[in-house]
Amino acid sequence: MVAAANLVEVAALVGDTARATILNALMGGQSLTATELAYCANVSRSTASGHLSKLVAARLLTVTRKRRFSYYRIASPLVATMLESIKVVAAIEVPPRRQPRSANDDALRFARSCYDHLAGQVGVAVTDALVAMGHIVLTNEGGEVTSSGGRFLSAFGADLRPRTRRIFCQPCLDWSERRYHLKGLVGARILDRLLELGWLKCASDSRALQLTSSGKAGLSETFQIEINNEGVLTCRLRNPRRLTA
Amino acid sequence: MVAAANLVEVAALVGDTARATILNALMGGQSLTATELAYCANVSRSTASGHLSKLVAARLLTVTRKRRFSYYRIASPLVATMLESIKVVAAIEVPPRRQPRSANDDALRFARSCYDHLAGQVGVAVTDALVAMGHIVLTNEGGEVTSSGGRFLSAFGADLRPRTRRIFCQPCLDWSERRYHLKGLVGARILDRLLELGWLKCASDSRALQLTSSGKAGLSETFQIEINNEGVLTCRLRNPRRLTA
DNA sequence: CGAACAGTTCGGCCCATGCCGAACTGTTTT
DNA sequence: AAAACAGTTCGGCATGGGCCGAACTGTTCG
Repeated sequence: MVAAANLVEVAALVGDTARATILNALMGGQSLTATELAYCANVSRSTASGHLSKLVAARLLTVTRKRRFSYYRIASPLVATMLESIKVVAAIEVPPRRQPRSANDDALRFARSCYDHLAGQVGVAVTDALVAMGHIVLTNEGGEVTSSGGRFLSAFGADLRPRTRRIFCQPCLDWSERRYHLKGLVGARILDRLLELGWLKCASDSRALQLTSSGKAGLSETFQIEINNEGVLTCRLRNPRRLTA
Repeated sequence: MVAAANLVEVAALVGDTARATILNALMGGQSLTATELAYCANVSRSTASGHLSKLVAARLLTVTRKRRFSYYRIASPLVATMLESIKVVAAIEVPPRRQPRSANDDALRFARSCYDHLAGQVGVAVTDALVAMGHIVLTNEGGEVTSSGGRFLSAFGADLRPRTRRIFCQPCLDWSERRYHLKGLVGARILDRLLELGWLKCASDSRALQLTSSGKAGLSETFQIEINNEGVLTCRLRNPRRLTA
């Protein structure tokens, strides 16, 4: 069966530590060079080069050559969606066994980029806030920006004019929180704006995002989200609808 | 990183021919015994047993023992969703290269069960028809049954009363058609009813579904879908909204 | 009770594939 | 021109893991 064969091929590509680390590193949406990815995956450049050519051949990644560098990136949002859906299953897979946590893990759980939108506790909190304020209607089935939401997000500075025919507003199951955050154009533009405002900053070598002090103030003022000393997020709004899977 | 480790583990489980064949065989939603699955995957019972215990340990499958049989099934709709999302990527992965097609392949492309709902040409056609009749509103973001749709589907015999808190109505990207069909409770109940009416019949050892002669008549009468001699589906309704990814 | 059968565990074989270093091309810098 | 660097290809090594058959437990049936 042709479909099964390709299913195996794609899954096997992801099912290798070095390649998965490479894909994970690119889940931020940026382009990285072969040497950077070799360093991420902790393998030699020759090994990384082999992995990368396989991933490109299978169209999970694309490569663009500029000067003497090869820049690799995720080939399509469908690939990112696939990786996230595997993570969702991977996250339920180990429930009672204690999960060893590292500092980077905690940082990722707090806030991270998920391909091109915001995930983690902050991502879920912002989504909750938008829902609680009536700016977004989110169900298991889909998402919609209300007219007040359109005005609110414009005032916030998120440009929601579609450039490509991409999905506009959709819930995305957050593997660490097991609740929904926003993806699609809306999710991407919100993250763009949060970075533009300097409320969040990219970490150097991780998909984790750091909340700046202006970000703390901004989240509080704009989204009614408070962060206490222990780094726990609370929303001042009543009835933040808690949508879980 | 804990997440990456599990990502690799899950993907590696799927990335083996025998295990993927087993998972694929169970995508129909039924339970199958170890020996049946060994036969499907074309491996010895001992090999299959090993694979099955790994899949159960990783919570991709569950097993229930009855009498002297072990019945295996997909552990969660999340697992089915994951497999479908990998297939979506696998289907784009080999675009221009000619895809060798078998008779079973063609049957799968025509109509098949996708975990618990209807997929393939017939699945997309039924979805198109419901959209064209104004019974369902479907966007990239999500799906909704209109009030006329609720009456129509009740009259059709699909029981839409929720039993569990599962997703109600959602678009699902069809890997063979690269367009949307319906999943969620609505998709599952429509398939249930089509089988109950005898319009579709399960094939013996495949996820393919066979359209019966009463099914042809029924699809024509109820959904305005015609099947010509070459097995091509056409809808008599104008403006069947063609929603593609 | 013994035969047949579902399922599992164990031991051993073997191959696919991930890994590296060396050698190479091509680009940039000094 | 030489050195440094990004990237790739190749050859060879090592090992993880898939495979089977044999032997075992437990269930069903004659």
